Amino acid sequence: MKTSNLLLSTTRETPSDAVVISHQLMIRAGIIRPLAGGLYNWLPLGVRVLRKVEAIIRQEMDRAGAQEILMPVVQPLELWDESGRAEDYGPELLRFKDRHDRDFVLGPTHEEIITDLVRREIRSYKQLPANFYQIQTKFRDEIRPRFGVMRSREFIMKDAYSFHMDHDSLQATYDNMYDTYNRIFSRLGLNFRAVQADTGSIGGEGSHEFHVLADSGEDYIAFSTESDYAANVELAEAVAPRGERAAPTAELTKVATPGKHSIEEVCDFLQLKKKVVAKTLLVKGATEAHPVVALVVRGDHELNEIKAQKLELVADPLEMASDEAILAAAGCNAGSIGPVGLNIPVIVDRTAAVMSDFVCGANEDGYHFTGANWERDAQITLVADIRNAVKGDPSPDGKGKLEIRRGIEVGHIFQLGNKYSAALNATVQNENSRAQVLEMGCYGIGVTRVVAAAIEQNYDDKGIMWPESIAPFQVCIVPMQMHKSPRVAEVAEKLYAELQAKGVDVLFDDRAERPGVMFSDMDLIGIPHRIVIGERGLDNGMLEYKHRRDESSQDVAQEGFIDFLLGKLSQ
RNA sequence: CGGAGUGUAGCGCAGCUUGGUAGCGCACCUGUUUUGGGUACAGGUGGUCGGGGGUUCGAAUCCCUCCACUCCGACCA
Repeated sequence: MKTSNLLLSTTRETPSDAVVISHQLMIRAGIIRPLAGGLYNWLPLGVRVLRKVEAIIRQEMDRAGAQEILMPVVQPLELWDESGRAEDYGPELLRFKDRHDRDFVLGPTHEEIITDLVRREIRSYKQLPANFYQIQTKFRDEIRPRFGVMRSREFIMKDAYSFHMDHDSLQATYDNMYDTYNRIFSRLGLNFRAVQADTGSIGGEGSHEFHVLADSGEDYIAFSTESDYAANVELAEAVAPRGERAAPTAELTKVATPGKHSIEEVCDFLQLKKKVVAKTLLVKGATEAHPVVALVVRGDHELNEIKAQKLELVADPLEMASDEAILAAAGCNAGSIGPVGLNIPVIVDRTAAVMSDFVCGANEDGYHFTGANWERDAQITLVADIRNAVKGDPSPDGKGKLEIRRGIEVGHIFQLGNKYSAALNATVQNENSRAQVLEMGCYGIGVTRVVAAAIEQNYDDKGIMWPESIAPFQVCIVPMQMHKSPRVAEVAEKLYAELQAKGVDVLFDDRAERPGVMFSDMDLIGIPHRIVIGERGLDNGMLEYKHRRDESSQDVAQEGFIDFLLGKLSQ
């Protein structure tokens, strides 16, 4: 490709509304252009990257024995009614009617469609197991699209669905996909981790997320410093502290804390550390008998909503109690609540349960207690793991401590079980000629998100530094003053033709631009290997080579240059 | 959905307080210049000032209303 034939729409200025680096660089490098909220045009350079990502995914999925199919973006609402998800999915599911007034949706995912297809096509257990995948556009009407293509409304996803007669077969395919995903993300050149994940509303037994590690990630991941343990913080167990609770040494004392509500304010006011305070939150209960439930965590910890809403007494989804309900249950406003004398169930985090002589709200506006102690002053209904794991917690597998880092979720594999197959009655005949509901797994990769994630991990102040495997071009040729030097032009054209003949993906910058403009553009769009051709070098029979990540360039003899470059490419 | 903010040339912005012929930088076009890291000079193209309504002799500017977008939060996979 020659730049004269490429829509190379680079800009010097950063768009003001792009807050993450990948979004900024994708706009500046001419990879994407915004169309409307959460919708983007992909320019030629961007499509080249997308196609490379897709090619790697296809190769590995095919190698793993999956079969590629293609399902429609537009789906009949009927199937979503049948699975029950039309209601569950809510406004994120974009609905519309066709000219015959029939209801349709834009597919945010394809479980219903594939299950419908399989129930029609697959009759016998002999046809199983089977794993079908597609690389396709999805639409989710996100409340708040942001970060460019990292959280857009329309995006490209590789989604795969497997079907099985029993759980062992599902487990085998799941394990196969786990390995396949590791291969895919390794080949994409990403620094990633597979982590145990919550199965969310889809349910099912096993689930792993694949996260690209980046500070701009929206998820928090807990790792063991000494083992392979890794889990989404949503899921990571905060293990019970060792040792018994210390015996009380202080008297329960009421102190005035006028106008101090947050843990921070109270601690500043009383000159305390947050870890000696018990934080009490009132949430809606799951039962009529207990419409409000108290949750207690240590002052320096955060409530984990996912863990809390799994408890029997707690409403799912978790919802904070209203101001009126708080006043009725505790006799004060939020900010002065504490477990002492509370007449509702009190669920205490494992760590908070071993506190002694702690500080808490006095259930009276403007007052707190010091020297509070469990059992003596406040009763515990249940001790449970209801907080987020934090840095330094012991790893749940008993090896090492937890480290917390941020990640971008680029892949997710699930064991779905029979949730969809049962709802849609997807059955086949088993060996006993009986209809049997299928076991399912599903496996997703956010293709467009991978592109953004790759940039989040690979950039410098000049622009993108693509991993070799997904760069829009492997090599760029930058001739100096080609339009005035027939010699430079001739060498450049010849090299271009030779590299193309060797199957190298090469971009030839044949614009009549100043060298500085060319260098800046090539750095910005992140081509890994750069060849500069100029009179100066040719006088000595030299070409100039530089890798995007190299500090400086090196002169390489024209003689044998192609072999030198091919050697670099195969590294 | 709650809070905040912004809509003026393709992009980034000024002008609005105090109403009086639409501006700057980048980009783009022409010419000259320069030629190994976004060169310089000169000239030029391009705008329903988000839409509608109102006040006024006169509205980008003041008022009303609608729309769109962005940021923070909540919500949600």
